[in-house]
Amino acid sequence: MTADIIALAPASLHAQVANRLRHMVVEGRIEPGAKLNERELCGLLAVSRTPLREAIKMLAAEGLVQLLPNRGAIAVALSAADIQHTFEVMAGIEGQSGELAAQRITATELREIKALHFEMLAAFTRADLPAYYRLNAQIHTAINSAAKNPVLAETYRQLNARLQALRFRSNQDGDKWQAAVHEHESMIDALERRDAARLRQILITHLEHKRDVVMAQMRLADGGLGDTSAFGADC
Amino acid sequence: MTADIIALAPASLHAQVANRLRHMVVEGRIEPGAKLNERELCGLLAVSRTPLREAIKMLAAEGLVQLLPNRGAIAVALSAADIQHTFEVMAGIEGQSGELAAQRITATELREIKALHFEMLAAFTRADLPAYYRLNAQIHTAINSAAKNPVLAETYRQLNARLQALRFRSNQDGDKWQAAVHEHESMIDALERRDAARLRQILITHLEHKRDVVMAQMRLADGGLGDTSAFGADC
DNA sequence: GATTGAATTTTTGCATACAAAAAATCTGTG
DNA sequence: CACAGATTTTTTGTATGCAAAAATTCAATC
Repeated sequence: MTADIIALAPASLHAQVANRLRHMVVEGRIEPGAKLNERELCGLLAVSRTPLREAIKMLAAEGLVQLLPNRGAIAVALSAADIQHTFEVMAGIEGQSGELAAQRITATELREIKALHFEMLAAFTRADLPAYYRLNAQIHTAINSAAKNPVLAETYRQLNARLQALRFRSNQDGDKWQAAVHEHESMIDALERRDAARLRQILITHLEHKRDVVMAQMRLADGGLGDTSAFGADC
Repeated sequence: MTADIIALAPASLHAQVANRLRHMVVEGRIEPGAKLNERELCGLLAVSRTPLREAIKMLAAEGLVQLLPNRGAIAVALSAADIQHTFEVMAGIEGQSGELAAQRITATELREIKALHFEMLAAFTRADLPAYYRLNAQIHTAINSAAKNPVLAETYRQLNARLQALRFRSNQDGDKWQAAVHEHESMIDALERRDAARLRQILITHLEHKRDVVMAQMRLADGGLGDTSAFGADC
């Protein structure tokens, strides 16, 4: 995600491992609920157990993996309730992010978001789902960035990572997809008018719809994800 | 904070160390910006470096310490901008928390909050600052708890820990203190009426005032805390 | 054939050992 | 006396080793 800003300080091994592991969990290369075998990962990442374990502890603090005492760690597997709760918080965060972005966005930032929006329309028109999701994520990140609050952005990133780890990005309903694109048009409009209250409301609604889609897909996929809370206790 | 719920699973060493270290940073026993010397902490906590380092990595992911490559870790030292940003996010979180709490609070929970409020009034009347702060924190945590969203509560806890680590809790202005108590009375009132929108607004305003107090104290204390961003990079 | 229990293997958790980097000390020179 | 450079010491980062816990395998019994 964040490239090395300072090339002078080569990231420590544990930091590199944390980044790679994080990607593996978020991108679904390690499936939700799957066990993180230390020996296996050591071989795969070509490091010893010490930095690997340190990285796992960091992901645990981020809520991306769950530590099971004397039984290692598993990739986060959110229950239905966890997902609802996470979306509820995300709605608040994104709403605030939009509110602030509408107040603080620069002309340059707005132009870039509009460009991304057109690229996303292209992906939508081609029904190119991977490209659509990538651009969608970029737009939301850009709005966050325009809010000019790194703490808010980091909080967003952390919650979003957990939701992305669900990997519920495939085939959504056509109408819902169309509606989501429409909501995005309203976002651009609200940003252009610097209408903070409206953008806030659009983003909250947008996230509620996304939650509904995810919950529906979860019910379809099965109820097999279990209902163990993979998050909540303070480590 | 959280006592052992399951006595059967004795917390791993790294988890215990993380808890103790977290308290030390939040309670100010390790001052903001102070270095975390591994050898020293190993002696103090009577553990080897492995679990200690794992605990430090967890606190880093929580944003309570900052990792300096090849130079260990220091307790978080927020810049003025960091504090502003954190308060901005906290306002959103607390506002939402209040909004949800007003909708979801039970009669029992409300009674307990009212009781805590009276205890706080007692502490205020006695000008017993430590007791006041403890009860104040308890009330805010109780509101959070009444919102019935563990993800929101955890997000609150994590951000609040960073602010508490500032240790700006001493001697606030008398008028401001009185005003804060007043705001608390309004909170109770809004909760009783289940007025979500109003509680939300009260909490946001409350936090803005708190921010002003903290920023004023920071300016008084000196500008010596430096302006290094102790948070923001990923990991 | 299923099931329970013991032995084995694997895996995790923690401590220690070693190497590299940073900090501190010492020394010599201007 | 200040200061730059070299040397020592300390500290961090990573790898490895050992013990305890969990998982697995295997065998014996019902």
